[in-house]
Amino acid sequence: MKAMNFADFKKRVNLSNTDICREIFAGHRDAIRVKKEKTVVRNLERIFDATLKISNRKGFQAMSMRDLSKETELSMGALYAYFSSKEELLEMLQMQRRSITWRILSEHLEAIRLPADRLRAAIRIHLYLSEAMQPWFYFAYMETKHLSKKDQEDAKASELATEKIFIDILEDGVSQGVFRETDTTLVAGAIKALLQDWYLKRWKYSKRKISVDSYAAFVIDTTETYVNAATRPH
Amino acid sequence: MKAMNFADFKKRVNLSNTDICREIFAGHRDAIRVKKEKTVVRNLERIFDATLKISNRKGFQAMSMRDLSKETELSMGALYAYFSSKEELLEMLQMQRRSITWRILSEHLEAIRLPADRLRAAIRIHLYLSEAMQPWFYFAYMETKHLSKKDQEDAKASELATEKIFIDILEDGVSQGVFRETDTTLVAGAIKALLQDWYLKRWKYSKRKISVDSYAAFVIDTTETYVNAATRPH
DNA sequence: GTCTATACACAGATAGAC
DNA sequence: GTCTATCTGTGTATAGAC
Repeated sequence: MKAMNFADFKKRVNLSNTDICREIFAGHRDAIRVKKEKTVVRNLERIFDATLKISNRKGFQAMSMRDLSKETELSMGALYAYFSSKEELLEMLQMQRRSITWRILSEHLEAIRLPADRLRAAIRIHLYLSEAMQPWFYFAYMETKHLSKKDQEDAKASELATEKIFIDILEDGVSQGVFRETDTTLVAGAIKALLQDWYLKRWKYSKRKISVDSYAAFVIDTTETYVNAATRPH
Repeated sequence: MKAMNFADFKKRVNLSNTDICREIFAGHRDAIRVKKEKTVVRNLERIFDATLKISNRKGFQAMSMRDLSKETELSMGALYAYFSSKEELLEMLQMQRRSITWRILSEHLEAIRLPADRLRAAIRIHLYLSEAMQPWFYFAYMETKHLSKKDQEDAKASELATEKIFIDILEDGVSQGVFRETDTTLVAGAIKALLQDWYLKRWKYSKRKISVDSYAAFVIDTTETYVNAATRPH
């Protein structure tokens, strides 16, 4: 089976901002004062684009509602028809990113059985998704501390849940004898760290002209080298 | 040679907050209005401790000068005797962390010649330093975007400079034939990502009761496994 | 050196016209 | 649905007493 690349991924997955906003509208129908879907989707798209753009430059806390109003070309009054407070806007963005991530990962991994295949697929999908939604992932990572205490706990739980996917794959592989015995928790954490580096240090990787496909190949290569290595004698 | 552990590192390096503050005083004698060293050092210590504590919980931008005044038990007026603006306080913290990092890394690597030894030492020192100054490292990472544009460039340059240390070690190793040929830039980036994960996700590693020494061993192990692996046939 | 009191800009949020 | 105008709290920073 030829490995999926980023172009394939984008074709397979619907991740236009319009689709995302339609999904958010469905989930927040009662919280949003405006009722006409077409209007809501158009404006939510502006609002999220602008929020991500401004926040990823100078921070969500430092972005004022007046900044957001100017960038979206909507008045302050209009903005508050879509969320009841700045904090709620933050939660909408965080929540949406989390639920999309979970859905896409589950969908794509469901059909894959062999641990070696699952490991490669999980790395690729996570990486490609974070590439397709880079501003969302960067934002979610950097703005966790501005969430309420409860939502911070949710964010950590979600982080551990995606890490658990990798742990489970690794453990399956070990128990089936296709991977050698390693500290699967540490290995899973290391994979996550490498995946996160891609969207946190985008500036570095673009400057070096490293494509997401070649980075995927690198992460897979390092991981496989480690879990397949012959145990060395002391 | 027995490998240095974290306890050894702490013994070898003077990194009490008092020492750090004395160093800052030396570098900012003219910017600080108060002149008695003992007073300055005592208060700077409070100020930095409090800033790191509050900012690492809710963000530097979200920390008000009134918060800082309460936590340090210094009045607003007194605080402004030590820096001329909130932004300057941020720069002092960033700058200090950078210069300490650079100094410690250089000092400790100077005497080590063999690439394999240098690689292990660079990983250990970086990791141990970030452990000894965890709040500083976390702060520096998370608050880069609140710096002025120029200082943001400096921060990126410094990030690339420490990465260059690893690149150079790896290249030396390759040209001396002790490491196999790899993409040294990617490998160096991966090492950095793993090192950063340690201070960015401290909550995770403490929950799992992973010590800094065992994490050091893990990072060294994965790296060496990769750079020593026999090239696989296609 | 440190304090209290205060200046004044700007934040988030809403009321009510259209 | 969207706007303008405005309320009220809080932000950074400083002046001047002690």
